[in-house]
Amino acid sequence: MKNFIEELKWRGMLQDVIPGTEEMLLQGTTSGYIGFDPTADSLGVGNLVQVMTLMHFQRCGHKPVALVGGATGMVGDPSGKSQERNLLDEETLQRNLNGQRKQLEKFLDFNCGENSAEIVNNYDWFKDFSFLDFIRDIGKHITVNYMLKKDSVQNRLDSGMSFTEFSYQLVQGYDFYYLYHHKNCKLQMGGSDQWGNIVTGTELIRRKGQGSAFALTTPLIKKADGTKFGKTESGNIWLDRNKTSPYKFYQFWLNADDKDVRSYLRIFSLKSREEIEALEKEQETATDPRMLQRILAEELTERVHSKADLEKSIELSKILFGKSTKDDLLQLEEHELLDVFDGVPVYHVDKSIIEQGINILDLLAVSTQIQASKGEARRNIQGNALHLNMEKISADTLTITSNDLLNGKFILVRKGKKDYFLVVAE
RNA sequence: GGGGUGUUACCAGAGUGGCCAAAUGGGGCAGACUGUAAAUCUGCUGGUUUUUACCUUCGGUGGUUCGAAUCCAUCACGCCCCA
Repeated sequence: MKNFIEELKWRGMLQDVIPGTEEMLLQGTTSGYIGFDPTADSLGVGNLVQVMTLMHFQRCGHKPVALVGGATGMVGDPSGKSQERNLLDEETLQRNLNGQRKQLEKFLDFNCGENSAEIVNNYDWFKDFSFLDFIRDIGKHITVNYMLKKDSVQNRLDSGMSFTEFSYQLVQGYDFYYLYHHKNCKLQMGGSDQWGNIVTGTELIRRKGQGSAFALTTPLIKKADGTKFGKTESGNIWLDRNKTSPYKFYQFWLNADDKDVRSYLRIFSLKSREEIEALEKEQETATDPRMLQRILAEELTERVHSKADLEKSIELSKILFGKSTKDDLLQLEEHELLDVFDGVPVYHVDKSIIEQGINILDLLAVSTQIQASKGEARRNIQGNALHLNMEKISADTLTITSNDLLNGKFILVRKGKKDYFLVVAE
């Protein structure tokens, strides 16, 4: 039995832990769970920390249980929220649950005997639990005084909080109680913001059932520059390929700050301590300044998406950031081109205007909105910022004709170093 | 209710009759450098067939003037002081 707590410690993934947890875990295979809040139809890289916690847990020989919050999602967790939340409608909730469940299934092993993973939905045990029964059987054991002390409640005392959100911790607490008794689940894990909710559960188990349950939390991931982890200027990084393409996902990790990459590697990589420490040492003398980012990006893109997606992302990165030429573009088949530039803004123009020949300024600012005005387009051309099919546009008098079309219908425009636009002539 | 003061471009903030598409700073975009980084340096940052040109823009409306962001009237909004 591998020491799970020890594992979390060296990975920098342990914030709080209830005394005795380590000893309990070392005694044998234990069930532990983490809850996922169905606020979106996909998990983001922020949730990936919890997914990793479950994976490490399973790899230490324990049984991971992922709980999707069909019931808690209907109530709304007030933790970290400064305002009352809007309730999700039934349909959205269902879609979110399904999306998250599908993703969770990718990461855990559901067929490895005793410690096979399991996914549960708390709606299953709440749907037939009447309000009266709940406040009688569960509510009786926890005092309002106790609940009021929680930060998640305190922070909202001035701005207001509905009874619904106030009762959230009790609903989540009951989850733990239920799993403790029905699945022999002795441990709840989660992000440090969940500590309050989690201990309400252990408290309930202690008071109502005289049992002893354990808990631990992982620290919030901090970025060196103080901004929130898991977001870029263009928004959240999702695990769903339709919301964040594998290429963008790969780029997200590749662009991790030097100051952050070591801690990320420890959290998100499944490599052993020895391997990671060796890599960290190697980095100090490596010729590739972003070796660690590359290793991290590769491991995660392959795990979250696939080997093929990873290879495509590397290839695409080379075309977009390497010194590729027009010839490289001409090598690409239509479907490869579309694939490589998947996610790049596309503008459709009528093919006839290209066949007649069109001035570059008109193409950029009139036929498409790649540039806001001809003046801007002209300035950018003078500033060497615009490229057509990987070749610099040197004069604003340039005329575009059918000869400039890739595969007879595409024109690739690049602004600056990394902004691409695809013009499709049909 | 009385008195004062302000409203300028993405934001902050100069400009108080022509030399104003409007100083400066921040932000943004781009170039050089670099590691698809940080820092630094440079250029651009209202529109128009490149322009010592024209058009639109300084809270709204109307006026004075050859000419107004700038002066006058009025309306709207903001801030401050006295009741």
